[in-house]
Amino acid sequence: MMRRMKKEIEDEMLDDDRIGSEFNDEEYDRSARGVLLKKGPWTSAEDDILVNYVKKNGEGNWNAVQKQTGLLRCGKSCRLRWANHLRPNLKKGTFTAEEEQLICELHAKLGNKWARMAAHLPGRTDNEIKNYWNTRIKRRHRAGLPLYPPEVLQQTLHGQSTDGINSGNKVHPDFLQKKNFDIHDAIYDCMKDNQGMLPYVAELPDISAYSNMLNGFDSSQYSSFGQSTSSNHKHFRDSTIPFLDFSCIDRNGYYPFDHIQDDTFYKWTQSFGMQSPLHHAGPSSHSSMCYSHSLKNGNSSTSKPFEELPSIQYPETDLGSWGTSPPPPLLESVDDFIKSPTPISTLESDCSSPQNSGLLQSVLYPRKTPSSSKNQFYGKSSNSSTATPGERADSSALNMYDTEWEESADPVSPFGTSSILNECPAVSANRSSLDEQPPVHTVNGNTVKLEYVDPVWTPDSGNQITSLLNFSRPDFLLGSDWYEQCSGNDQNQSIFYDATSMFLEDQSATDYKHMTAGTSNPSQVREFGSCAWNNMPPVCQVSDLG
DNA sequence: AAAGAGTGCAACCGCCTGGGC
DNA sequence: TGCCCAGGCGGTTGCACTCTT
Repeated sequence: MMRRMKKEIEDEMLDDDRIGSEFNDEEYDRSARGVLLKKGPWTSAEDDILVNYVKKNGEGNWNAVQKQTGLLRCGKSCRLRWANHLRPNLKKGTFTAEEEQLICELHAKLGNKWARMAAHLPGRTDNEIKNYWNTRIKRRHRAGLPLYPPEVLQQTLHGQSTDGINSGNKVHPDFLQKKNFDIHDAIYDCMKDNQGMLPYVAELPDISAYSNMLNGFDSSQYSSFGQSTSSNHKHFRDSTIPFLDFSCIDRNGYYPFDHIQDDTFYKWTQSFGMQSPLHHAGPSSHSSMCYSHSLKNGNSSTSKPFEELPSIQYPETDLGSWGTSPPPPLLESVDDFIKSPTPISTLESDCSSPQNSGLLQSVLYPRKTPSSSKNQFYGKSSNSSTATPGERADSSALNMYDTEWEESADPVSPFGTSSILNECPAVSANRSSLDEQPPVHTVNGNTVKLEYVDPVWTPDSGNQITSLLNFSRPDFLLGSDWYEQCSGNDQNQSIFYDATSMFLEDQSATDYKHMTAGTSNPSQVREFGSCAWNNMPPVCQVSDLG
């Protein structure tokens, strides 16, 4: 390549006068032993030194390279250079169609396990695959295409593979773009951890629900979550995730977002560089959102009480204080999720993918909203629990999002039109998406309530384990008491799946039917839901069922 | 032709793990 | 048991190159 040619020419020029010349501080680092080590691009002379060393001594003991050859490179750098560029049998050039297909499959199964993927691609390095994948993400995103081709989806979800790679019919959450929503990582890790203990976990089928939820929501680099480095990856895991109090949803499925309280959501959004619009509400806009998730029977005893912070605590002037964070598409999408109380029957999805994403899809994918909704928030307030179908009054707080985010749609706003997700076609193909429908309606006279639970979880809280569910899981209901109650008869089961399908798309619900088909014992399913997933900090809780 | 944006890739960085002591 | 070190891995960055306006 031209760049390489140019580089090599420069290398030769540099090599001659490098030794003995002054060390540029920017190009050299002093090692722990006080040795100056070079950084930056490798020269051909350095390559030669390294190749000769490996020929003579074999791979490994990379730190010895510097000692034995005088090569001013750290061991890590040597290993990387060798592995990625110098070792024999390296295949260079663009990936073939077969390789691309294989990478898709591997990624669907393994996630961002580049080294493991590279093991299946002779001559390719993990770095190469990683770069390819990131590039692919960009391209697919730009093109508005789903990250995974349909055939890969099919193959992966059904445990098929063109290369014989079969991960036991399991799909790594990375398949669901885990880095975009790191909780899946924790979920999967949790499940993995429990596979030995819980035989039915080992039989866990495809997490297609997740895939459907997140399909098309790609690139860690192009979402607010995805911006996360490994550090904020952890941060997310450690974060308390506020969820919506669906007990506030009326029987028509409308969410009165006039119940927002405490600063949890604020903090949460802040943790992603977001500005919680909830705290921009003026004094008149009572907010008392419950970050809880429970099946409510009128007794929300398990709900953690919140202290409402004065709205003035987060003045509207903060609206512009997005800092330097990139646009937070999630929140933007949450906006759509939240602000869309329109009855689903009236909505036509503008999503094109056959893989509807359900809850998270709707959360993660924004849907264009008429600007007419602007400023609705300040004109509307609470008491939306009495909202009737067709009303948007129940979206008072939602419209607050609407308003503020639309107001933010200026060049400096993270929610401006430059948001990359604005360009991304939503992928919801059916109407179960939560941006079109509040996620829970009443079931057996109960409504589902998201309930905040203390993120500090200890084994001592075992009594609560069975009620601790991760709402982010599409199948969280399986772990609830409610499932046990619902599973008693076909009608209840149907209701159960109906409710579940509100969080999932149809296929996902079907998957979960299949999953639970072999686990007919409600207590087992319940245990599955409650134990296998609760090694992670609980995010929500399901309270008693009426 | 020039400037800015976009793209792709090599290399670096930080974290984790396992082995040796 | 704890510390140190080497190696491995995944995420991120920097920069040369290409494309677009």
